[in-house]
Amino acid sequence: MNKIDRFAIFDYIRFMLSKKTKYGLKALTFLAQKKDRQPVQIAEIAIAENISQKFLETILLSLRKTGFLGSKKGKGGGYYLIKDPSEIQMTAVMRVLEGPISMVPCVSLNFYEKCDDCPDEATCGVHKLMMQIRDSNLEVYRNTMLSDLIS
Amino acid sequence: MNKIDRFAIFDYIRFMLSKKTKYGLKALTFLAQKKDRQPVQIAEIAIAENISQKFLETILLSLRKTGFLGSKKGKGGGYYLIKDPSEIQMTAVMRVLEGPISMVPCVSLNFYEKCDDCPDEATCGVHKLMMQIRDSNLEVYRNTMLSDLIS
DNA sequence: TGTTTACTCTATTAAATCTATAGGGTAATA
DNA sequence: TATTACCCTATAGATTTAATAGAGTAAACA
Repeated sequence: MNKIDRFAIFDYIRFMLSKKTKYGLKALTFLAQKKDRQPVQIAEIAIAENISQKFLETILLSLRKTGFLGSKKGKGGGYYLIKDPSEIQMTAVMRVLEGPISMVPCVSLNFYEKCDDCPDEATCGVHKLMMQIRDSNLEVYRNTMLSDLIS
Repeated sequence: MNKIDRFAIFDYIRFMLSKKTKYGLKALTFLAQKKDRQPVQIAEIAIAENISQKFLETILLSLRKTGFLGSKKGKGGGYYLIKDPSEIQMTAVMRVLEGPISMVPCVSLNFYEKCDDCPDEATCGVHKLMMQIRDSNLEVYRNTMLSDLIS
C-alpha cells in the first residue's frame, strides 16, 4: 500500500505552498546570506537556487514593488535587500507572495469577507477551526524573521 | 486603496481551503449535531448547508471510503457517523479532505519526498519555516475533535 | 557618446487543478 | 416490484499556476 492509497481520495498529492512563494523565499534568504548588500544579478540567484530565470524575474519584481527589495540597472546591477534580514517579518513576506494567511475569507484579518454560503459564523465549525489555524500560523510568521531562516 | 491594492501582487485573493474540505467539514458537523445516529439523506445536508448536492455526493462517498461515515441505501437511507464525534480527530479529517497538512513535501510526515530542486534540507530556509508551520498546524488539528466544532 | 549590461513590463501559453454536473447503475426497503 | 437513495464513472468549463517570449528602458562605463 503506497502513501497515496493509504488515504485514498486524491489521484495526486496536493501541497499548498506555491512555487512562487518557495522561489521568493529562497531568493530572499539567498540575498540575506550575502554579507554585503551589493546588488546580485537575477541570473546568479536563479542558478544558485535552481529557479527558472524568467519566472524569478517576475517574483523579484513583485518583491521590489512591495518594498522588500531594491534594484539597480545596468552593469553591476541587480537586486538587494532594502532592510536588514532581522527586520523582515515572515507575516509580510507570506502575505505578498502567497496571499492571505487565513485559509478562508471569514477569518481573515486583512481580507475579511463573509462567506456567502454560510448563514452564521458564530455556529460554523469551519470558522471555529480556521480561526485556530490562522492564529497558530500567525504566531509562527510573526515570530520568524528572515534572519531566522539563514544558517 | 482597497484590500487587494494594499498588497499589490494578486489580481484576486487566494484562500487556500478548498470547497471540498469546507463542504466535507460542514457535512460532518451537521451529522455530529444530530443527537441520534440515524441516516441523513444527502439532500437534507445539501439544502441545510447550501452545497451542490451532486458535489456533496462525491465528498460523502470519499468520507465513507475512508472510514468516517457509514451509509444505508433505500428508503430511510442516508449517511451517518460511524464513530463518536469526540473520537474524530481533525488531523485525519484534514488529511483525507484537503491532503497533506505540510505545505511542502520535504517536511511531510506521511507524504515525505525530497524536493528535487533543493540541494540541502538542512540549510534550506523554506524547509525551516515550513517545519514550524507544520508543527503548529498539527498541534491544532490533533487537539481538535469533531465534537469541538459543534456549538 | 555609444555600447553593453541587466532590470522592466506586457502578453501569451500549456498544463494542472478545482468545482460542478450528467446520467445510468445498484442495493435496500416496504 | 416499485420506489427510494446511495454508487460510480466520465466529462466539461473555469480558474490558477508555472513558465516563456520578446521588446523596452535605464544605468554604467569606457
